[in-house]
Amino acid sequence: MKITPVKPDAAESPPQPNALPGERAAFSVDLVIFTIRSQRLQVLLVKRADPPFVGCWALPGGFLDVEMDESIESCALRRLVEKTGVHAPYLEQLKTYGSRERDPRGWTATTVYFALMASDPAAPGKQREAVRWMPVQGDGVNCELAFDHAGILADAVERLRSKLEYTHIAVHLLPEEFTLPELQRTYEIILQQPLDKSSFRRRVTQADMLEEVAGKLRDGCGRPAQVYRFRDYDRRTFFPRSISRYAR
Amino acid sequence: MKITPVKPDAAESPPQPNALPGERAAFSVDLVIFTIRSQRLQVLLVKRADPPFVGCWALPGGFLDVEMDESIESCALRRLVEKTGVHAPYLEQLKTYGSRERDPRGWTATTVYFALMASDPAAPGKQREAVRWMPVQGDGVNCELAFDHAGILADAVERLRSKLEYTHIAVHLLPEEFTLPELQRTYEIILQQPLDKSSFRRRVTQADMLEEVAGKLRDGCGRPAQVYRFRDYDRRTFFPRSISRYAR
DNA sequence: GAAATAGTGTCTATCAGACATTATGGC
DNA sequence: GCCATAATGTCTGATAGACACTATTTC
Repeated sequence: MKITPVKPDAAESPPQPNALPGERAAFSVDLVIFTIRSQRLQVLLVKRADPPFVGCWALPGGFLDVEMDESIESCALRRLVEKTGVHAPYLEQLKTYGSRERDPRGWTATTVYFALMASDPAAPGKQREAVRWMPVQGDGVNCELAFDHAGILADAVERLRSKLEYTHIAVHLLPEEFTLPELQRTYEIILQQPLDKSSFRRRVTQADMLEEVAGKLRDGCGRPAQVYRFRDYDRRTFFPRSISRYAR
Repeated sequence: MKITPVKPDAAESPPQPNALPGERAAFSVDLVIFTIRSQRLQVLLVKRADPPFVGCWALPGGFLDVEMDESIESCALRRLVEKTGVHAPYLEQLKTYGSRERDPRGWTATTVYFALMASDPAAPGKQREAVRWMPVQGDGVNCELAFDHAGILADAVERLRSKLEYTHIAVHLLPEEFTLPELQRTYEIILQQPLDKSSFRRRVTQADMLEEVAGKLRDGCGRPAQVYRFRDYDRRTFFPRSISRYAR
């Protein structure tokens, strides 16, 4: 590890009020990638191969490449594909964390995105890096995380839970086709709480975001369930009447 | 304006996978500061004195100073005090915008915070800079803004409106003591929609976040209104039952 | 038919919106 | 008394939660 303080040529840049600043923080993008595997909410982690925090698990991510990356979001997308090989159906900016202390090498800032994807049996990456899915317990994982990643993960879990209550994002944790009981189980796993079947179905169908698929899917036993597909995979939709302005 | 590409000593830093990156984006913090003035939602803008966008109005902010600023948030607080002289009661990170195109000088990223404050009759700043409150119309202002600030402002207005529906943040737009009709008018101004008095009061009082102040405040005419104070100015509180998990 | 799961019907307490009514000040 | 505004009371339609019931499959 080497600290490379980056300074402009001091002689050529006297304090100009609106010039780009000389000494700059290092800027990275990290990802919190969620999926449902084995009836658990899991998050993708990478084992660090270099200092600092060698051998420690961390959120996948990396420094912005000003040559390659057009924008923060495209950097996040690039990293996502690098790690998972998947264009995850849902990617949302979570928050930016930056301070002098969070990385021993110096001032860094990281913009964190969180992504949702269906569990891919093809496991994460065939890469040189050690990558694994780690089950989420409470609001974190059962191992030490590098940097401030434990806090970041906790924020992401909280955001995921709270967004479940007023959006449809959970569908992005399932394959394109799924049944209502599967969707309900997804909610229950994340919220860690059983839900009433009738209320859940009413809520989902009233939102009018799913469309039936002709075929049926059979589970282990019992009556087969209707298969659904998310109507508009891109549109950001909200449950009705979760908040209603009380108009006059 | 001068472009100062910042590169590490190429001879000394061969591609190290986890070293801090050489060429870095410039990183800044911008603020969307809201208040209510003259029965309007207004936002604080600064007239740019230097290129790019000389003479154009822009959101206040500036580059991170890695010497001075401990963290992004402390940088935001510093800038806020610089511009307003006020420790605004509410400061929240909005989003981070970064791309190669948003600033003609090169790759920049900016983390934007939005702040709420009571209208201060002492006007904004006695500074050399031209600073003014600009009324918000729809989701923007009636003038050109520098960089991508118009889009940022629109995002901030949207966030403010949507947060009104399930939090109490509007109280931070009023002085410490206020009446319920004043609070309701604040909501109506921001949501651009009349609200029912009875429903509004029920909502506010049920949330149990206000406490009465002994005295009364008289308005222009009519019956004087009870004065209230926000119970816990720091606690982040939510309206009850705006979303209820349907527990079993 | 029994077991298991999917899916529907119905009842009820609660609540948001609507609106009427009362209260309290200035003039 | 009249006006203006604050504050409260009441009614009603809608709905979330609860739970009973029906439907459809495997064994």
